[in-house]
Order: sequence, then C-alpha cells, then structure tokens
Amino acid sequence: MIDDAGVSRMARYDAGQAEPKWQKAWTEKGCFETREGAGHADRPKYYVLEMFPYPSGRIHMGHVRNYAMGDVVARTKAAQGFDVLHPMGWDAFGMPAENAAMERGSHPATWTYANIDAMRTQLQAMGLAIDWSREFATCDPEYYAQQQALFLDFLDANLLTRKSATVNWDPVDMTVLANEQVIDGCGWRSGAPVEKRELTQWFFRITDYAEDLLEALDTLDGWPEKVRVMQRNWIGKSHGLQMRFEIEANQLAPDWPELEVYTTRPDTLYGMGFAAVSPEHPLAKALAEKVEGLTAFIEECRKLGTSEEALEKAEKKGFDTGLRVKHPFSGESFPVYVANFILMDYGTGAIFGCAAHDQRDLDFARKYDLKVVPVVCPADADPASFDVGDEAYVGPGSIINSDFLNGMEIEAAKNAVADRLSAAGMGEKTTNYRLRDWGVSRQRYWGAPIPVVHCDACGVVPEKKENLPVRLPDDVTFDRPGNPLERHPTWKHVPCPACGKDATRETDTMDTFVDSSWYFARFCSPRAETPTTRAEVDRWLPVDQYIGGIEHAILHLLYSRFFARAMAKTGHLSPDSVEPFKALFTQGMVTHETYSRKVKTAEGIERDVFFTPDEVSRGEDGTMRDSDGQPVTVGPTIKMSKSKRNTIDPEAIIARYGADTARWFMLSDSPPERDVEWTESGAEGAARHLQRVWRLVTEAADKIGASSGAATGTSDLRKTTHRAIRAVTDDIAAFRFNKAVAQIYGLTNAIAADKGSDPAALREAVETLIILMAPMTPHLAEEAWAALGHDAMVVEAPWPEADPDLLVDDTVTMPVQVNGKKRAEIVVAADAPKDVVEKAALAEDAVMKLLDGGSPKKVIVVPGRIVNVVL
RNA sequence: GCGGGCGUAGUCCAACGGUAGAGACAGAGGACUUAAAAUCCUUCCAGUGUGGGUUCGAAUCCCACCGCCCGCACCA
Repeated sequence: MIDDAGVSRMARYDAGQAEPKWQKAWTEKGCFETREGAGHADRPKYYVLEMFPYPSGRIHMGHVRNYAMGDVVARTKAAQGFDVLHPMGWDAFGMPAENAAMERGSHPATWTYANIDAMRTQLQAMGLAIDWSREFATCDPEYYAQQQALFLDFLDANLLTRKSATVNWDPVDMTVLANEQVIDGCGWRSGAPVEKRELTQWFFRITDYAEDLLEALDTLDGWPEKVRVMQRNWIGKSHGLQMRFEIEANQLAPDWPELEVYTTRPDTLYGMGFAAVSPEHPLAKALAEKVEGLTAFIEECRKLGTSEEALEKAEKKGFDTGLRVKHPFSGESFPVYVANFILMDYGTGAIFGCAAHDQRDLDFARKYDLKVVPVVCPADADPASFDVGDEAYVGPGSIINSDFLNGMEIEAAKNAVADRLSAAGMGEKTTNYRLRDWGVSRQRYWGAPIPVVHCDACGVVPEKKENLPVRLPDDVTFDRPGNPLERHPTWKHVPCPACGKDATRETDTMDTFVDSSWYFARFCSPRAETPTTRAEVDRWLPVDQYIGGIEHAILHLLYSRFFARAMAKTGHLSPDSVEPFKALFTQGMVTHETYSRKVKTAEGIERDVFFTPDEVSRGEDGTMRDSDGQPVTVGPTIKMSKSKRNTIDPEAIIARYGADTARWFMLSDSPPERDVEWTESGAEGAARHLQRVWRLVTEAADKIGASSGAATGTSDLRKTTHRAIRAVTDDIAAFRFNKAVAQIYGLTNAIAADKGSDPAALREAVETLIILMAPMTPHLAEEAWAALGHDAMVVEAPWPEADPDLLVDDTVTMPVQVNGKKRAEIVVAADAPKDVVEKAALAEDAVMKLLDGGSPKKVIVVPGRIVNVVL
C-alpha cells in the first residue's frame, strides 16, 4: 500500500496501532472479568460460550467466525446490562499431541502448551471480550484431577460399568473408538477401516438416560430443529416385541433351546420365511465349532464388515446353519441362517425374516430361494392374488394369510400377536434404542488416566480421592506404537487402595470427549478444589447461548447432556441444569475458492495439485500461478482445508487489515448459519468501510465540537438513527448479524449524506453508529469514541434505546394495486381510516381510467401497507 | 433409500402473504489528481429453479418435479 501525503496519512485509521492499545486498556481495567461470589448478583446473568478449540497451534478462519459471533453476543449483552460470563479454554488432550511427540521426539505436553501459548496470542489479537482469568486446559492436572473425582462419583452412583464388549478398534491409532466416532466404518480421526475386538472396557451408562435424553429434546426450543432431529435419530427409539422361537431338537446346539429375536413388525409373523442371526451372535459362534464352513463365513463377514460393504451396495449373504426353529402359532419349521446384514448391536442380534414386507429380507429370500408369503394386503389390492415382486410392501393394509389375524389392521395385529405370545410366556413388548452405552477407555497416553487400580485380591478398586490426581508420568517415550503407560517401568505398580498389597493401575485413559462434556460447568469456578461449586454453577448454568459447528451435533452435545444429568445425580449440578445449553447456534463454515492443476505422476496417474491463494493472482487472462505465470484452474468454493490448500491465515489478515476487518467481514453478507465465502475483495470492502466510518467520525467531531446537548426534534437523521437502533438490536438478538451489518451500512450512508442536521442530532447519529458497531469492531469503536472526546471507554457505554416516537412516520406512501398489479401510489396520513384511504385510491387517475366509470367489486385496504382494487 | 435444508441481479444476500431491493462485492461512467492510489458522485442489471394450486394479492403457504448441500443409512 502506497503511503500518501502527511495530511491524509494522519486521517487514516491505523488498526495496527489502535488494536493492541485498546486490548491493553481493556485488560488493565479488567473489563471482561466476571466476579465469583456475590459478583454482580444485582444484574441478570448471561453465559455465552463458544466451543473451545483444540490447540492445534494456529487459529483458522472457522475460529475467527465462531469467536466473532460469540463476542458480538457477549459485548451486546454486557452493554445491555447483563452480568456476562464469556470464558475460554483448551480441549487439549488427544491423539495429535502424541503423533507430534512421535515425530519430534518431544513430549505431548511440550507441544500442547506451546500451541496453547501461540493460539492464545492469536485469539487475544482478535480483541475478544473474554475473561482470561478463567482459562484452563483439559490437560492441566488441576482439571483432570476433578474429572477423575467425577469418575469416582459416577462409579459410586452406578453411572459407570465395566464390561467386556465387542468394540471398534482403530488399527492405526491403536485404540478403541465409540460408536459415534466411527464414520462410514472408519475411524473418525485416522480414517482407517475399523476392526471388531473383544475387550473389557469402561462404559458410561448413557443408555439409562436414553428416554430422558430423547424426551427432553422437545424442551430445547433454543436449539436448531436439525440438531434435535439428528439426536432423535441417533437415540433411535422403537417399539417392538422381543420373542423367543423354539429351536428344534438337534445335535449342533444342544445348549440352545430357543432363539430370541426383536421385531417391530410382529403383525407379519405369519409371513415368516426364515430366521437369521448376526455373525457375531453367540449362537453363531457356538455353531461354528461344529458346522463346517461356518467359521470361514463368519471370518469373511468380519473382514468385509464395514468398508467394502458401502461400495458394493451391500450384497446380502447368508449361511444355512442346518438349525431349524418352530413357528409359535403354526408350528411350521424354518431354517436358521447366519447372515451378514444382521447387526449384533441392535435388538438381540437375531431376527425372523418376513420377506414380503421387508426389503432386506426379500433380497435375502430371493437369493436363497426362501418362502415369500404376503401377509399385509393394501386396500386397493385383491387379497386372493396380492403378491410382491422384487419390492417389499411396507405400506398400510389389512392382514391376510395369517389365521387369527386375518382382516385386522396392522396395529391391531401387532397387539394381538404380542398379547398371545406374552400370555404363553414366549415374548413381551419392549422399547428398543439404537443408542449404545458410551465406551470411554482409550489405550492412549495423552488423556485423563482412569483412576482405578486392579488388585488380585480386591478386584477393581477405585483410587482414593485424596490421591487424586492420578498424574500422567512425564518420563515416557513414543518410539513404539501402543500405550506408553502400559510399558512404563514403574508408573502402574501401586499398592491396592483397599488392602495395600501390590496391585496395578489401570493404564487406559478417558476418551477426550469426556473432557469436553463438563468444561462449561468448570468455567463457573475454574480453580475450585471440587469439580464444581454449587453456588457458582447454580448462578451461571445453563449456558444461555452456545455457539459452535454442526459437526458436534451428536457426539459432544449428546455426551454433555448426559454428563449434566450424571453430575446432577451426583450433586455437582442443580437438577435444574440437566440441559446444559439453553440455546444452541450452529454456524456455517468458511469457504474459499480452490486453485489447482492436473499433473501426471511418474506412474502416469493424473492427479490434482493445489495452490494456495497466496500463490496465484487473478489477471485479465484468468487466474495464474505467480511463480511460473501459467494458468491454474479455479475450482469449487469449499470449506477451507489444508489438503486443498485453500486456507487463509487469520494472523496474516489481522496483520494486514486488523482484527476488526476480519471480524466485520466474517459477520457480513452471509447469514451466520450458512457457509461464508472468504474473498479478497470482500475483505478489502470491509476494510474500506471501517476507514470510511473513521473518516466520518473525525469529520463529525470537527462539526460537533464540544456541544453536548441532547438531540431533539424529528429530523430524518434522527429517525434513521433510531430505526437503526431498533433493527440492529433485534437483528443481533436473533443472530441475523448480516442484517445488522447491512443496517449499520445504512446508518453510515445516512450520516455521510447528511448535510444540515444540528450538531446534537449529528452527535447522536455518530455515537449511535459507534456503539452499534462496538460489538463487531470493538477497537475502531474505542478509537472513534475517544475521538469524539469521551474519557470513558465505549465498552462501558450502555446500549442505546430506540425512541418509539421516531420509529413512526406521520404519512405513508401506499401502493395502489388494481387486480394485484401496481398502478399508482398515494400518500396518506399514517393513521388515516380505511375509507379515507379507499377514497384517495379510487381518486387516482390510473385507477379511474381502469374503472372506466364503473365501481369496483371489492377494495382491500391493508393499513400502512397497500390498497388493492378488485374489478 | 430415509430425514433436513437451500434455489431471488454477474456474486454474496434482503424483503410480518402486501411496491421484489436494505446492504455489500464486482462492473460502467464521471469528479478530484501531472499521474496513480485513496476518496466522492452517478449508474446498468433480475421478476424470484420448473409446473400446478390456494388467495384480492405468492419469493413467502400447499402439491409435484428439477438441481445443489448436509445428516443418517442393512436399526429388523
């Protein structure tokens, strides 16, 4: 940027100089520190929280957007008289720190805390209104000590269980994953296909709360419907029947007199064609020892399991075990298969197959030539001839081919079957959930150690609370895969807390999602010697506004809801705080164009090579790579990502334009829930606007001088000012930051266009502009506020109130439609009665011409809005 | 396949069922300047994805279809 002559250089707003100055001023005055204890109990509380970052080392534009939004809320609420809690911390445990340690031969803590320092500096450069005195990282022993205390309390309250289970094993990260962390059959972090393993693990009993977590979703009206739907589906409640089939006498499985299945369609019991169990079903395992080929089949299923399945569009495969079950009513005999499409995780891991009314069962039956009997007949079909082809019929209808059920509707038939089976002691109605217990054991170092000891004599013994924290040892190595805690020479050898004999520590650590499931509560009293202090959590929780990415719609948000319930049960939270987040806002992503070229590798494979925005320039002939002057392909606008190299570094933007510009641009244009595209021209436009505001303010400061009388009258400028107050206030409250920004542009334009307003009205307009902008561009606002002669800071200024008298007009311009088409405009008094408005409309030339002397069929007058004349 | 969302100027986006345009970006012209930058002024551009319906009146409500995005996905 070329510097200009001295005069205009003086006039320019220098963000690089102003921003650190005001950040220092805020910090010195403790503007954002929220007091504990009595605090500001006279003021209503407001807790605003953005999802805390993982300390990867650098902030990205997604952070800028997220924290800019939260900051607008925090600053606006503070100006509106709320006692605001707006803290920040670090979600600091997890695999990347271990990976970094492996690569660099250093310690995860070194890497993590260095990253935290770097990111704190970057976040502070954004000028966020954060109470940094409450900062903590989840890897601080002070934090995980309290998490271990929670774990022990949960254990005591039967909220935890230790059980052997088939778990998802990530072969790359060499650790267990929760169901929620398996995406398309692959580990959420490593992307490697997940394997099944049998391990003894700690589980939080989240399924005990399945019904509560589901029902309470209806009360979360401050949450996006989308997220509630996703959680509802995840919990996956279904009503059905758990029933038992008698297994016919055989040599193969003499210990198995019956097979238990779960069904939501007991009405189709007479349509049964086969029974099937999961390859992981105990019966399958028992049979595998005796039935030739079954072991191989099960092994094949296990391997295919999850990854290829998606590609191959799930071909149904089965293995006839030779076993047969008896129909409970007809006595008919049906084969039992082991089938690859039966999930062990759901229901009982076994089904009865009704081919005619379930697509999967039909595919399977056609393949193995099994019986297909339609038992539900649609209303418009002939029961005598109704049959299915290759498409199962799943719609409503009446029951056929089903003995005592014939003629019933589906619901009645379900009940009839359930009644008869339960009377015979062969089944009962059950409610089933898709939600599984939350397995939290991880075979990793960089996590909170699970505070239990294994003793040969006493079994699993909880560590004593006074011995917390169970600290991670510092002297560990990462030169080999696996868990360093396991192979540490001394760490795990401890006396049993119960009997004092030699025993072994648990070497598993907790899933990092545990860390983030209660940090919002810890912020209320971050230095307490207990996990929470009731006075503080009772004052602050629930979080009034939580802001973060949609990617946490299930995992983090569901776990946190469970944790709040568990903490309430163990006395760490009020029973009123079981919903930790009163309102949730999920912001969109930050996107950018991509720049690439097709390049052939040595093997002759064509692939894309990407370039960063810094490496290319847009010219008249298209977009070129600077280093070689050759064109690049401008690709789709997608989420900023390292792999596509379409990232913009916030630090560079702040250095170039200032934090206010970055914040302003992030809030402009796109609605916050939608994706926003970062463009160079957009950023420049934002910077230009801030310069313009600065210029208007300094010009106005000259005009206003020292005059300080209150503005009076009803000038256009005053009306515009007060309308902006109303609109911006409403827009910010409703998370319509893009509209608030547009309103501020409107007010800015009005001030720029204003010629003759009196100094008082001009002062009012300019000061309003500054205060309305302050939540978004706080540094510029302070600088401008000072330029107008204020000694106090704008953060201390109260939010303005709109004067209702200035929001209404005396007269309004109303369009006049004839048959829905606009033909004229009339100007009438705002409170003119309908008949006056009607008369004025009908007196318009254009209307009279169309009326042609006749009288209208109807005249609709919407006061203040429109007149429609119907001929 | 199921569920949710979105389609409005060249672009991003506004519009209680009531004049399609608040605002921004980009473009064009002009002013200032030796020139450029910066700044200021003026200005072009769509009738709302498509087809129906409800209504005095539809971008908005309803139905169908098309396109894009996001979840979930053998859940018995």
